[in-house]
Amino acid sequence: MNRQVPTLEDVAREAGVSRATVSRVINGIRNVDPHIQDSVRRAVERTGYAPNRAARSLVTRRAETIALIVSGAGDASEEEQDAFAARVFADPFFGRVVSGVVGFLRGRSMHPVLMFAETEAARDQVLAYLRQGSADGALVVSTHADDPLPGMLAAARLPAVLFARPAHPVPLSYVDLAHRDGARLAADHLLDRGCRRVGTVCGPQDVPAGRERLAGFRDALARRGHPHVPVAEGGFTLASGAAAMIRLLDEHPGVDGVFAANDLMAQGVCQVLGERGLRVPEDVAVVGFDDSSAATACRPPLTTVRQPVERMASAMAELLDEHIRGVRTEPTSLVFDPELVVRASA
Amino acid sequence: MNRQVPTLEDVAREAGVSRATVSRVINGIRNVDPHIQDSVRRAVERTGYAPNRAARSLVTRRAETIALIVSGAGDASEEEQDAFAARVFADPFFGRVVSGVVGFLRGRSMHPVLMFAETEAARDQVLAYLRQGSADGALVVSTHADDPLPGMLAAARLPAVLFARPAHPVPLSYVDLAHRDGARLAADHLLDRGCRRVGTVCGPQDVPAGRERLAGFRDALARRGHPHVPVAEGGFTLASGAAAMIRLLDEHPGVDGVFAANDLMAQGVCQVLGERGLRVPEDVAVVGFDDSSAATACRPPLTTVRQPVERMASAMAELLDEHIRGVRTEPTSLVFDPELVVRASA
DNA sequence: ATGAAAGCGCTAACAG
DNA sequence: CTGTTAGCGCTTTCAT
Repeated sequence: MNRQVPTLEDVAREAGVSRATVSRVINGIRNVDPHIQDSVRRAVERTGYAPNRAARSLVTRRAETIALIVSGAGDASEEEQDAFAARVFADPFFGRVVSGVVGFLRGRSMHPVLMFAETEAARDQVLAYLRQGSADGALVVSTHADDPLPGMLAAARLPAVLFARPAHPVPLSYVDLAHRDGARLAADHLLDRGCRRVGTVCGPQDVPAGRERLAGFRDALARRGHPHVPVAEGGFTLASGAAAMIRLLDEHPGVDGVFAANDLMAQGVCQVLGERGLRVPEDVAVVGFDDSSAATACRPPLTTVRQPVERMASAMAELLDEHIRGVRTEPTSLVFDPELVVRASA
Repeated sequence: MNRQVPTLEDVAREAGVSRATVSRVINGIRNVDPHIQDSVRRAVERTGYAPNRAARSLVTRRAETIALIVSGAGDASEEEQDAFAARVFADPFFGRVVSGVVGFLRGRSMHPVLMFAETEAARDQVLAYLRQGSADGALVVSTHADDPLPGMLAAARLPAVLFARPAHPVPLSYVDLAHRDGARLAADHLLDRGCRRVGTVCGPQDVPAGRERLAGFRDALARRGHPHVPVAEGGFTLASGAAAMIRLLDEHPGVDGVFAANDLMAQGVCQVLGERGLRVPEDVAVVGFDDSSAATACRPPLTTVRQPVERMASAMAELLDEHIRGVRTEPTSLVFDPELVVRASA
């Protein structure tokens, strides 16, 4: 059997024209006789031709591929890297990012290559991958404040767009959410429903999202006469949220409203409350953040601040596409608005 | 500034040898004077050379890339495709697959391209992608019984390995779990802890995993004197598990043990039980399946049948690698053993 | 052991 | 509007 894939040459012969003409038709370049276009298309059909991407890349210098990178900061061992990957994907957040990116790429004949950059070596690999043209650009989701990758990408002048503003300024485009506004939405909702002593299980304070959500929450409360806010810090995971809630409750037994900086932690908060015999929302109202799948999986379903992750990820991919095509050259930031989703928890 | 990436030519000039020699050194081919090897390596260092993957692919006919495909069966609209992607990634299961695959690929200079194949067009794209050599093979996770992709892959004689045995026989390698054994583990545990009236929220009966888990559960119970098993079918999602549990409870109010065919459904089962005022495990014991993140997120934490997804995914990648390299030619199946993980729910 | 040379399949000037 | 031609950067015989 003939595993030989047909080439341009074959199609050209079949259609009785030159390679160049076939190439023009394939790439949709005008200035080709409609008649010939037709016969070429038929020849393509007959031969089952599909352009060889490597050959095309070699001359166009485009890989039609982008790297979707989840990067950390550490220098992890093999096992830690596996654990990192596992943890990352256990968080429903990343699935939404992937989904948004794929949504944009679909039909654009661009494909995402998944990469993890948790170690020095992995970061170098990512750089090499991009520099050798295996991918045209990078979409990066950092999980740590001191992730060196964005800086490396910028220094190498490689097209890259970040999800969320980096902790340290870097001349790269990014998409982000108006975290402060989101936190304010949560604060106002808690106050409006009558909570008098509200606290928060905030996120890690070394990442902007964690900081901003806390700052926004405090601001909003201060503006409405609550200068002091009980706070316990978590790490954006369910377990850390539960642990933080235990501390919060121990120090401030009277809280009647809690804002958790993401849904996973809010779920942990609800579990702790349940174990303490406190009802949600009757005894303590809980507001989450993200509107991830954890929000609906939680009992009771979470009132939460929706972050349009899919749209943000899609916009991120679009920004990158523009940078790659060269239609956008300056670093740009796109900040999305959050939205309150009211369910049963508050 | 010089964005021009150095080529083999540059390195050769720098080292004072021919391109061929540099190529040999880079690709670790013996028969090169150790002395020259050294000077070449230094030249590579100095120039910061990284081989151009497209050029290499063009001649080796290897992309060093594999497609990681999540495929369905339908012919969905754009929005449905987005929803599909979102749903797929909301399931912690896929994250574990990705994690296992990445774990195997790491350090092997192979990279996974993420693809979704929910529509006719998407499937054709996948085929074209592989046939034009953009990827050397495919890892496919089907979500539906009548997914045509495996058959297409086999017919095109493209290297491919499946996660889970396909519903309809296809001459492709796959990795799978001994589902029946897993279900038996669950049944025995429930019986051993004293449950007398056990039922099950089973998975979709058109996919082998759903069927096998139910069959195994029934067999085990029958063998221990329980010929009749209350059953309600779910769709492997939390909501469907909850709905199934409601039906099960309505028809068989006396159940004191439930086996849910995956953790997500088990979580739904626990929620329903909680809402009915039934305690887990005191009134009704619950056993899940998978040992996914849902198992620990659940209250109480789930006793469950562990499926070593990461190891399975890693093995799947290894099988594919062997098929690609040609060291394995016959379709092969690798079946892993499940393991009972006892937590609080049963 | 090393180099010269011939492509891999495609696009993009450049002619015509 | 179409064909000819010259590479893209690399690997791989084939000589030497």
